[in-house]
Amino acid sequence: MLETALRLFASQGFHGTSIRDVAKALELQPSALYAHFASKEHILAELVQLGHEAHHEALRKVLLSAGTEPEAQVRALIRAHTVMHATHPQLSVVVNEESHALPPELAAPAMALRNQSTALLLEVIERGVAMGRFTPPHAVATAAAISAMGVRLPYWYEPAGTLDVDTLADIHAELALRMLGGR
Amino acid sequence: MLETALRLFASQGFHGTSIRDVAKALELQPSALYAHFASKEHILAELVQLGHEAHHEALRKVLLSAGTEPEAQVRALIRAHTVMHATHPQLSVVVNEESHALPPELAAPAMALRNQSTALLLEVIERGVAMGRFTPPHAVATAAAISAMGVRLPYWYEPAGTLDVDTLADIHAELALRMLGGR
DNA sequence: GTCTATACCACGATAGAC
DNA sequence: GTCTATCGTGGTATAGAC
Repeated sequence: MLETALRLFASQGFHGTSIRDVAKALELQPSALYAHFASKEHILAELVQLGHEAHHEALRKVLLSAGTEPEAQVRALIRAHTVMHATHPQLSVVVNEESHALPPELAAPAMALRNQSTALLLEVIERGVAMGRFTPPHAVATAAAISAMGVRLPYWYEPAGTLDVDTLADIHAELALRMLGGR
Repeated sequence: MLETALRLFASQGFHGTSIRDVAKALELQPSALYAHFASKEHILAELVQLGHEAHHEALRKVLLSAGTEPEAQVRALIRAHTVMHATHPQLSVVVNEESHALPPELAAPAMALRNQSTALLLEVIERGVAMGRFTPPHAVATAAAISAMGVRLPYWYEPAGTLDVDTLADIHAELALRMLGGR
């Protein structure tokens, strides 16, 4: 049911999807949904939270086994970031486009996770700069540019095409290191 | 009036903004809007079209005075792309997030322009590759990554902060050339 | 947990006077 | 080109039976 809502929110947007749409896709009556969620906003909040948790967990996990070299850490983070967005494009789209439809109190936990994920990359970059391994023109703008590669994936990348996810992740890691002036 | 609709569409989304919202912001009655536009969708279509035209025109114009060197051409395209997104963040957001709320026939002209703009960058890159000046890991993915830097700007960049638009444009041009392996 | 039925409201859009 | 008034529809959500 979260999956159904996700599919609809991703293709028509949160405000463009009605409770009736979700119910119809599930072959239920609209009222049946309220046994599972307090409101339409709570469905979105759940999706946004799950998306941020999965993303943050993935980044945290790969960083643990990435060793201490800044280059390897960047490569691990960017590979995970890219794989996440390439394999869960609908969740990525909803998280990035519809989060702002939530009232602040429902979005707050997810926003906190987002800030932590952003900080994870920035800290690795700044450590690399301090070690003299990276020479980005601007740490914050470069971190944003690196992150943007993944976030924009759902808008052009076709997993069924000639470029498989693993190769794409390598390409993004390579591009990130080039931006940083690493290696 | 387009400006008012743009402001509301950017902050609440197309489906999240009602005709009544727009009318109230203009201190008009809802019915008064229909003297100017046939429907709510036509307001969005106009904004989407204007946004794509301004973007495409900007790219075309700078390319004319960028000379024949691929590096200079990339620099010119990326600078224009970045300046556009940094100085018109609301238009960029609406164009990129709400275009899909339009029926295909209303969105078609803008989509055609978008494809042309995408092709502009890709052609410069592929020419640079053919000349042996660029060595991107993957031309299409690298073009997408370069474009993504600009598209994501409205979500983090604050023109009022310490980083001015002109410096940012230079940073993005530098990052693009690094990704391409140019110079 | 799902149903039928419905309350109540906001939606986009139109009619017709001025 | 803006107004008042309103039409018809579809929105979120609830009540209460099973």
